[in-house]
Amino acid sequence: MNVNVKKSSLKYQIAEAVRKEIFRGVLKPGDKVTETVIAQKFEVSRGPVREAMQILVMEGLLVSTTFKETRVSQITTEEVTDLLVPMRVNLETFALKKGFPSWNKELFQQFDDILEKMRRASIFDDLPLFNDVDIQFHELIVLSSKMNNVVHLWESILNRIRLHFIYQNSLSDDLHQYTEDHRVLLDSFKSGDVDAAVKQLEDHLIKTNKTRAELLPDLTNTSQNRE
Amino acid sequence: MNVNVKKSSLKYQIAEAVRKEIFRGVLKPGDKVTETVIAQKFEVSRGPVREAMQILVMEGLLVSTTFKETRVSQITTEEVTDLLVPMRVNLETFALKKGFPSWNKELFQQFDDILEKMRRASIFDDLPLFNDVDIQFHELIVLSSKMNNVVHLWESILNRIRLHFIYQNSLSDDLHQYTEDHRVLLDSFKSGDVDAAVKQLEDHLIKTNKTRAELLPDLTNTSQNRE
DNA sequence: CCTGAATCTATTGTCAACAATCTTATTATG
DNA sequence: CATAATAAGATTGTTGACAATAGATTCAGG
Repeated sequence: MNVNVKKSSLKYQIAEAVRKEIFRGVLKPGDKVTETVIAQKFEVSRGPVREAMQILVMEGLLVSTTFKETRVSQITTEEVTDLLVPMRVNLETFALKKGFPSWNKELFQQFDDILEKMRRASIFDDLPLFNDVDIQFHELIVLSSKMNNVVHLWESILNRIRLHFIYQNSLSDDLHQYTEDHRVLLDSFKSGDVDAAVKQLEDHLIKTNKTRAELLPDLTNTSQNRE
Repeated sequence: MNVNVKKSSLKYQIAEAVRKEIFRGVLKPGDKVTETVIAQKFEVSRGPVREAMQILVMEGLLVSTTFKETRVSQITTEEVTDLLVPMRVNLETFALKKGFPSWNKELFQQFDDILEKMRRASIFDDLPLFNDVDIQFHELIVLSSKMNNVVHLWESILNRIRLHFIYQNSLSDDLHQYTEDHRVLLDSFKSGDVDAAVKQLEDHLIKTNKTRAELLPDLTNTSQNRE
């Protein structure tokens, strides 16, 4: 997932590990995250842990209070549907436009592979896997732009969206339809018409956003603070 | 400017100080930024400096290479006009919609004050000051949303836009016109019609973006690396 | 029993020393 | 002279100890 897992450099490894714990639900919104605890868990000093947590704060996954504590963020439905998703649309369509000219056989093969994984996940009704693959599909678009800033911004935005939707498996109903959507999308990519592809991607993202928004009334407080 | 300048906590103070050096042009795109140097300059240890620099990396102002160096970012014109500005539009219109209902006499007074400062800056043809005031105007919109995440995202996006435009005083030509644009914008705010206000803000931002884009052909390498 | 001051505890903030890594300069070798 | 091994220098990465702060607890005085 993350571009930043360079060799060595504990901060990136730790950031990634904590991210995973958040997305696996080990750490829930509102939960306290303590430097010392993380440091002991990974058997490192607090230095790299602090830097990792700073990264996650900037990504919007953690909220920290000076001299007090830091907790996993609570993202509101409103923020996701009204702000984060529109920004995501901007980012992905921009990346698509930039990357499209350089797309080749290999890349389309990767798309095909992802789609196949998605199909399988939908058959087995494996929601966590399906979500992962879904993200891989869109990540591939973003990566193809080869613009680091775009990738970073996208990750930051998507992390928040993801954190929010983990606690509402809103598209579990119709994984098949959702897979089909991606197949149509991929077909339009293969057509070679950039504008059509961009339009299709935009529609796809907006449609998903709408579907989800309709499904959830307003579940703000997803979890309680546990100590 | 920054919301995070809480009492104490060196990392925020240092981040802000370095930010200022970047925006004042003391540190130019491509310039090397060394932990030890910053630490000595502010007479602190490297710990807080590292964390401050991590913040700036996440904000897109610095780029760091593991075990090697970190430098001030080079932002491309394309990135600004095609990506960052559209994202800015999203953020500000969203903030406007959220904040608008709570706008009161005091807030409008603040807008008036800012506009007056802007008018004066335009008369004295003080471009740095004008830019500052311009930012204050838009920041006020964003702050009025009272949503921290929105504020943070906006700052991060705007910092990059700002870094790019520092080295091309593209709107120096017509500060008066630009001031007038803001007056019109403020008037539409005062009308009380949210949708009209949003539309006006959108047009304003897009217009500025277009004007600027036309003025600059493609000046990518703004400065050289100095050691 | 209440209230506020003093104390204790958990946690984050800061520091200075040491380790690891990359780059560049130097030297040995054919 | 070219080139590969090696050493030196600059810079970032990591660590453990100590300081500062906020919140909870205890306890004295009314």
